[in-house]
Amino acid sequence: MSVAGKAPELTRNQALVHGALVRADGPLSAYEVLDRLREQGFKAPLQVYRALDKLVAFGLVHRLESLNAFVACSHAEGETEEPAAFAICDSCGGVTEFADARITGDLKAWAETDRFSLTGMTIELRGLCAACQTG
Amino acid sequence: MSVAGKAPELTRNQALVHGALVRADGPLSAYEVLDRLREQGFKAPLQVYRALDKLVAFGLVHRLESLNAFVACSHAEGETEEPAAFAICDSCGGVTEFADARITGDLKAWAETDRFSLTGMTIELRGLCAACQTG
DNA sequence: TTACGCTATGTAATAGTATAACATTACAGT
DNA sequence: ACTGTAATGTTATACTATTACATAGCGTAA
Ligand SMILES: [Zn+2]
Ligand SMILES: [Zn+2]
Ligand SMILES: [Zn+2]
Ligand SMILES: [Zn+2]
Repeated sequence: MSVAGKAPELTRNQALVHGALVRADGPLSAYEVLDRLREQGFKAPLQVYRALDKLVAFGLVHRLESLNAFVACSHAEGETEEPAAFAICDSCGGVTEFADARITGDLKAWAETDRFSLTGMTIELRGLCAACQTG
Repeated sequence: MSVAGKAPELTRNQALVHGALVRADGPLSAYEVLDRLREQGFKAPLQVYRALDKLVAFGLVHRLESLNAFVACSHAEGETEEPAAFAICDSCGGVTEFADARITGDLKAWAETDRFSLTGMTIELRGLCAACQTG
C-alpha cells in the first residue's frame, strides 16, 4: 500500500540510506544502516530514520515489522505493485518479497465486508527457505 | 499458527498478565502491562516478557508486530483457530481479530509453491474502523 | 531422604529501537 | 529582502527487549 507517486528525486541522505539497503544482502536495522554510513558523515539515528520514513513512503523501501528492520524493494522503480508480502527465513535471514493479488484481494474484501477503511497491510511469513531445509 | 495444545494451567505471573490483557479494552505494551501489575508485586520487565512468551506460545495472547503490543485472543479457549489476522484502527486503537481460512490458505499455498517451510505468519491491517469513519 | 533436573521467579544491568526538541541550512516563490 | 517549506544536524530522552546471575519450587530417580 505504498503511495509511490512518480519517481521521486532523493536527497543526499535518502540516496545514501537507499544505497546501503540496496547493497545489503538482507534486511538491515536502522542502526546497522547508521553504522554503514558513518564514513559518509552520518552520526545520529534520526538521519537514518528520517530518510527511511521518506523511502518507505515512496515505496522504495519496506519495513519488516516482525524484525524491526528494513529492506530495499525488490521491484523495478515505478513498477505498479500490490501491497508487498514477505517470507523471512529464520535460518539464513533471507527475505523474499512477493505480491499476490489474490491474497491482498482477499484482505481488501474482508475489510470491505467489515467496513474497515484500509490504508496499509503487513504480511510477513516466517519459516525456512528452500535452501535452509535439510531433508 | 499458535501451537496451543490442551488448555494449559497458568502460573501466577502468567495468569496476572493474561488477566490484565483480558481486562484491557485494547492492546497493551509490555510496559503498560507492567505498570498495571505493580500492585500485584511486579517490578521488572522480565516478569512480563516471560509470561507473555508463554501466553503467546499457548495461543492465549497475540503479539501485534506493528504496534509492539499484545492482545488477549478473542476466541474461546481451546477453540481451533486459523492463524489470526488483525485489523488495527489508527484512530481509536481498537483491534479486531479475525481468522479467514481463505487468506491463510492462500499464504500456505504460496509457501508450498515456493518450497518455504512455514512456521508462522503475521497479518495486520491498518486503517479506520467503521465507527471512526466520518462519512 | 537426598540428589538431580527442570521450570519458574526475582533483580539488576544492559542492549536495541525510536522519537522529542531545538537550532540551523537550503531553496523556491513572492 | 521576506516568507514558507523541506531537509539537516545535534543532543537528549523515551520506549522496547534481552543478558546475566541468583534463588526458589517441584517431580522423580537413586
Ligand atoms: Zn516492494
Ligand atoms: Zn534460509
Ligand atoms: Zn486468537
Ligand atoms: Zn476506530
